[in-house]
Amino acid sequence: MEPRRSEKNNNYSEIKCLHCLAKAHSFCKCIAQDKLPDFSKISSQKKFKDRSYIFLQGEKNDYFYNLVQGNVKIFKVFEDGRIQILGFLYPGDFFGLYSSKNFSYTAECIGEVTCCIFNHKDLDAYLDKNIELTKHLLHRTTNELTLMQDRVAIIGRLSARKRIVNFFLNISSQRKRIGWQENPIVLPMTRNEMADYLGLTVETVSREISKLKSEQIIKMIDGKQVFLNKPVLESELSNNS
Amino acid sequence: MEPRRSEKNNNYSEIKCLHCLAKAHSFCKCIAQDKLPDFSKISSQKKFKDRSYIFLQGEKNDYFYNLVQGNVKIFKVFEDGRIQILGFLYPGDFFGLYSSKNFSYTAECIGEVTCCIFNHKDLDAYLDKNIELTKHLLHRTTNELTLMQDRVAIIGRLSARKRIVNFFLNISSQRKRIGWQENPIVLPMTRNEMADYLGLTVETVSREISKLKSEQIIKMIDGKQVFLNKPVLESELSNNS
DNA sequence: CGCCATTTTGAAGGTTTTCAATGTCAGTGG
DNA sequence: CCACTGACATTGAAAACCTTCAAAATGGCG
Repeated sequence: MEPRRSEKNNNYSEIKCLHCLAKAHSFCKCIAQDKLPDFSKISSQKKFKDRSYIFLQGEKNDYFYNLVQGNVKIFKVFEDGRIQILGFLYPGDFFGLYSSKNFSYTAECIGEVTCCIFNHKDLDAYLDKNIELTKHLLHRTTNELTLMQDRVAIIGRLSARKRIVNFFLNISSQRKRIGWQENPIVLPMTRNEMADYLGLTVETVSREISKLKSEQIIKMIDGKQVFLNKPVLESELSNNS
Repeated sequence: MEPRRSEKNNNYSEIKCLHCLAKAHSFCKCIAQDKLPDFSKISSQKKFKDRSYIFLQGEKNDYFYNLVQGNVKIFKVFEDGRIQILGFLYPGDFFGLYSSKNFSYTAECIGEVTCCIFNHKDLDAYLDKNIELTKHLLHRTTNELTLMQDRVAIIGRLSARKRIVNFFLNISSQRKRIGWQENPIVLPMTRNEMADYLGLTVETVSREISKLKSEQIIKMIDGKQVFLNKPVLESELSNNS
């Protein structure tokens, strides 16, 4: 059967998933090639500028997002202006959550960003037709939950030094997983963002990094590139001081 | 069609879901009455004694659990013995996670406990046949994720006093949700467990509670029952001191 | 009553934050 | 080219908060 053109959507809408750059890492990777044009129709792509907000904490949630290109940070803001960053997202990560409540966090672009946007009802209807996709989404969400539990434990129980060491090691293994070199690592975020991610202040982050440098456990080039002495860093995490 | 007795399982296995006490709050609540005998066959029920471990952090995960009766706490243990409690579970809560990795936390019984135990493969096969159930599990997991994100923000950015105030208010609304009186609340856990849940020490928890008492913001009977001055507690959370 | 676990309180100490100042670096315009 | 600017990072000193160690109080239970 030849794909019929929708009155509402242009042709691009039907084929965009066929050559999606992020498909290999996205929740939709389990969709068969021949079903892609159909799936393609329920979402639209949108570009966002650097530092623009994709949505704000508290807004009504009607959409589910899949990051195609660029980076996004999601964070909560408190009444007094304090910030807690929940995550730095990469292509293939989804956010906005599959539920019909209000957004519990703000999503902001780091650099230029492209997202796939799904209306809840359309996605919901599609999930009814594709159990494989639903199960995959469940697996990914479960995985996110496990990671967030790790972070509760890290922020709740580790010293500033250990949080930073753990952060560096995490970035390293994350890079390894997606095929980048695991050492040195590059810190794409500012010290302030690191602090807001780890539940610390900039000053503490800066001081602890300085200590690690002076102890030769890490080496830095221009503050962004970090060479890790991994064995020492790993022993740092398990020692009881 | 009359339900046929399985050779392997006893008759109880097929009917236990029909009069399950926790069904109304469980992930399986969306299963139609006539499908229950079939669903019933893929799980077995098990009882656990007070303070026994259902599984340990690091063990291989082959099972998915649904709490039927009693309370369970799930927590992470660090090398130095520090503990971070991730949650206090109530009937209808599931745990053990739907994935085939190792357990990332320990599950321990608080009092006598009854659980439904699902083998991953069996549950997985059943999910293939019931998209409604899969979607429901996805919604519940998404909800858990949102709650865990809240906790990252609370532990990362709130003072001891605010964490405790927030904790009390959460218990209150949780009680309201399941139809119990929302004020006074009852604290089913020890001060130590509260501390391990909030990323604090017992002493800090005790001191902050004492302060709240002396300021008349809460009143206590025998250290377990707490009368909350809710308006004041809520303003506590939003003030900037 | 006496025991034991839990909770509370006290005092000292340590870690992290706060406030303030300085340093670094890339981009801009004289 | 170099000084100026503004954002980001580092460092210092003092203060605040939370923890640690220690002791006393409370409360349930044999």
